[in-house]
Amino acid sequence: MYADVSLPVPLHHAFTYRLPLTLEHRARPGCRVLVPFGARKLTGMVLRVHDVAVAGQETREVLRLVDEEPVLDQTLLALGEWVARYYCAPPGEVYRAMVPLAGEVRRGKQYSLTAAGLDTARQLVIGDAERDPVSQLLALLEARPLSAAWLKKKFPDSAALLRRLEKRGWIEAEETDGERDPLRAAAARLMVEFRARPGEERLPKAERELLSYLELHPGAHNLKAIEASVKHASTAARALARRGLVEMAPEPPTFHEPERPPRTLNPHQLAAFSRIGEALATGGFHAFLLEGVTGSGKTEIYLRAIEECLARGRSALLMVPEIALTPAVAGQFHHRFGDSVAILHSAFHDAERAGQWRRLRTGAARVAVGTRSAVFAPITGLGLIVVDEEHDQSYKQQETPRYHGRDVAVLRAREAGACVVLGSATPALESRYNTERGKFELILLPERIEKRPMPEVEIIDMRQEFLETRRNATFSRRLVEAVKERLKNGEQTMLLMNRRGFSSFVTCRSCGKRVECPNCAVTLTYHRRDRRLLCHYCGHAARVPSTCADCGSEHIQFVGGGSEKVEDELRQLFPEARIARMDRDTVSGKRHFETILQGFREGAFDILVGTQMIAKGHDIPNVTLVGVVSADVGLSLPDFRAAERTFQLLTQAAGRAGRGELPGIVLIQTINPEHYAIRFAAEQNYAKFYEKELQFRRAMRYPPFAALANILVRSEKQEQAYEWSADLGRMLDPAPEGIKALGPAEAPVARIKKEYRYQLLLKAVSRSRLNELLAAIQTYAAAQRWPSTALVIDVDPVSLL
DNA sequence: AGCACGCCGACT
DNA sequence: GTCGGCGTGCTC
Repeated sequence: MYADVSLPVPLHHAFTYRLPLTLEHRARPGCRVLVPFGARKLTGMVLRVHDVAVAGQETREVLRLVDEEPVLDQTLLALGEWVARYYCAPPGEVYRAMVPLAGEVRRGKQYSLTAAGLDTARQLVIGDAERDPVSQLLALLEARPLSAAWLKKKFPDSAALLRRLEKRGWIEAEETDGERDPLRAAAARLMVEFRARPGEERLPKAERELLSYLELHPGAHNLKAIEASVKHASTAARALARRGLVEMAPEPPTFHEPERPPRTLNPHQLAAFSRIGEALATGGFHAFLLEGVTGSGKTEIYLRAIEECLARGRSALLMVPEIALTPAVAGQFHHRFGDSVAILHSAFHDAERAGQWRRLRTGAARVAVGTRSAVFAPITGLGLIVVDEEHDQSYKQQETPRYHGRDVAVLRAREAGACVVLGSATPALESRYNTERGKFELILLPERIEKRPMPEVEIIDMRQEFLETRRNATFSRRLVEAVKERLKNGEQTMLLMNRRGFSSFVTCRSCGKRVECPNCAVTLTYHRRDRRLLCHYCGHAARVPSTCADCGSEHIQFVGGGSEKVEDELRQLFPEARIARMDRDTVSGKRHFETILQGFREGAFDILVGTQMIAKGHDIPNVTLVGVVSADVGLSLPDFRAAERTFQLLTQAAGRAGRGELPGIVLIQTINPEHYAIRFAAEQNYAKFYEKELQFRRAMRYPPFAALANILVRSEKQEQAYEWSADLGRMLDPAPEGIKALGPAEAPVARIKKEYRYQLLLKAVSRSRLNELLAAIQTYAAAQRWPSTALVIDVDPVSLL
C-alpha cells in the first residue's frame, strides 16, 4: 500500500511513500505522517491511500504515523486544496497552517562536542571567547549540547558556522524527535507544587529555600510569581523537578470572568437577531453583514445566535481579530458557554492548544472561539460562523499561505450549508458592496444600546493651531484643556498615536542625511527607553550617533513623534497624572497587554496612550475623552486602502468614548481636516464614507471593482530582482485581455532584510482570468528556475507595503 | 525551503 | 596543494 503525502515545501505536488504493514490500515487521509525527504525528516499530510506504485521511481517508506485519527476530515482537506489554489500557496504549507499542533513532537538537531571538539574547546584562551564566534560556540557547547534552533537565535549565521565545525569533526549533530519537555516552558507559564522532602542529599541553597517555601505554602504556585520571594526559583524548580521533589506542570488557561453584560435586547438588536434566527431555522447557507455602530451591542447578538445554533443541534465558530482575543474576552465566552467552548489561542502553549483542538474534534466542545486560523477548526455539524470586526486586517495572513480568514469563512459556511455573520461598525468596502450585489444580506444597528448618545467628535485643525500659537506642539490647547478636565473629574482619557517610538527619524542638520537601516530602505526610529535607534522591519538596532556619520557635524536632530514621545510630553504636562502606554514596545506578550488594559479598566491609570492596539473593541466605561494626536499617520501611505484604514481606525477609536453612563467626546488633531476619511469618521457616518470611497474605487478599478493580486519579486542582488521583475513586465506587455498590470516598480519599501524588492500589481475584471494568469506566472518562474523565495504572490492583498 | 553536489579563489 | 565559498538541482 502507498500513501500520497503533501509536504510543507514550496512544491505543488504530493509525494508517494510506501506504507509499512503496521500502518496499512491505520494511515488514512487527513492523518499526519513522518517521512524521510532527501536528507531530512518531515511531517506531511496523507491525502490518499492506494496501491499504485510510482513508475520508475524508488519509493521510500513512511517512518511513523503522527495521528491515529485524522486531524482533517474530507471537507477540510478539500477546503485546504481550495485555499492552496486560490491563494497560490503550496498545499503542504496550507495543511501545516491548518493544523496548529506542531509542538507535539519536537524535532530538530542537537549539537554537541566530539572528543576532538572538547580538546579544542579546552585549549581556548579565555580572551578568545570575546571576539571569535567559533570559540564562543565551542565554549557554549562545552557546557551542554544545544539545539540548532537555540543557536540560530544566538548566532545570526549559525548554519554556516555549524557546518564548518561539523566538517572539522569538532561537533556532531543528532536528530531529536522526542516529546517536548514541558519543564522547558517559560517560568510564567509553569506551576510548581511541593511533592517530597529530600533524602540524605544536601541541596544547593536556592533549591533548599524553594522547597521549604513550597512546603510552607501548599498548593500549586506560578513559578514566575515565586521568583519575587525566592531567588533563582526558576532554575531551582527545574532541578528539583528532575529529582521528583516538586511537581511541575504547565499552567492551565485562566479566564477573568467578567460581570454579565445586560442581556435584554433593544428593538434593533431584536430585529437583527430574529432575522439571523430565521435563517438558522431555515437551514442552508446564508450570509449576513451586521453593520452596527460602535457600542450597538453586536456581541450580544453573536452570543444569542450561537445559542440558537446550539439549540438546533449544530455547532458554531466565532472568529475575532488577533488583538481582541484576550483572556477577558475568552472569559466572557467561557462564562456563557461553559465547557462546550474551545478557545483557540496562540498564547496557549502547544499542549493546551492541542487539547482544545481535540475537544472540538471529538465533539466535546461545540463552540470554537479563535483568531484567523480558527477558520480551519475541526468542527462537525457546523451551523454558524461569526466573524467579528470583519474589516480587521489581521484576518489576512501576511505570510504563506496568504489566506483571508473572513473570505475562507464565507466559503466554508457555503460548503457546510451554514449561516455566516460578518459584523463591524466599519465594514470592509468589499463586504458592504457584496450586500448591494445580493451576496450578503445587510442588517443595520443604527443606535447604541440603552440609547446612549454617540460621542461628540471635534476636528482640531493643527495648521490653524500653529498659526495662532506659533508653536509646533504635539497637543493642541483644546486637547490639553480637555485632558485637564478629565483629570479633575476623575474620568479617563485614551490618546491614540498610531506610530511607535520616540521620533520617526534622526537627521543631520548640516548635510540632511538621515540615519537609515543597513538592511532595509527605511529610516531608523529612535526609541528613548532603550536609547537606541531601531528598524521596525528587521529589528536592527544602532546606537544614537553624537555626530553625523557622513559629515561629522554635531547637529543631530530628532524629527517626528511616536507614541513614546506622546507619553513623554504628557508626563511633562501632567506630572500628577497616572499614565500607561500600550504599543508593541511595552506589550511583550498577550498577558502584558491584558494587564495594562485591566489596570486601566480598574482605574489604576488616568490616561492610556497607545497605537492602534488601544482602539480595538475594548469596552472601558469610564473613558469620556478620546484624543487622536495625529490622524494623518497612515493617510499618506502609498496604498489605495489608506483612506479606508484611516476611517476605520478613527471611527473605532472614537467609539471607545462614552461607553458607560457618562457621555464622551473625541478630539481629532489633523493637518488634513477636510479629508473625507477624517470628516466622515468625525461624523461617524459610514454610509457617506462608503459612497465616496466607492466612487474612487470604481474610477480607479480597485476592489471591489477588480480582483487584485500583488506580485513581489525579491533578491539580495538588486540587478537580479530588477531583471526578474522586468521579465514579468515584458510577459505582461501587452497584458492579457481583462487584466491591467501596474509596474514593475520598486516596492514601497524597496529593501527589507537585505533583499531588494520590486512589485507588480495586477487588476483583473474577472477572478478566473486572474487565476489563469497567476498560474502562468508561477509556471514561468519554475521554468526559469527562479528560487522559490524570489516570487511572492499575494492574492487579494490588504496592504501593498 | 533545506540540503548535497560540484566547480573556482585565498590561505597553509 | 586544500579548504571553503556559494551557484544548481533535487527531494517519492
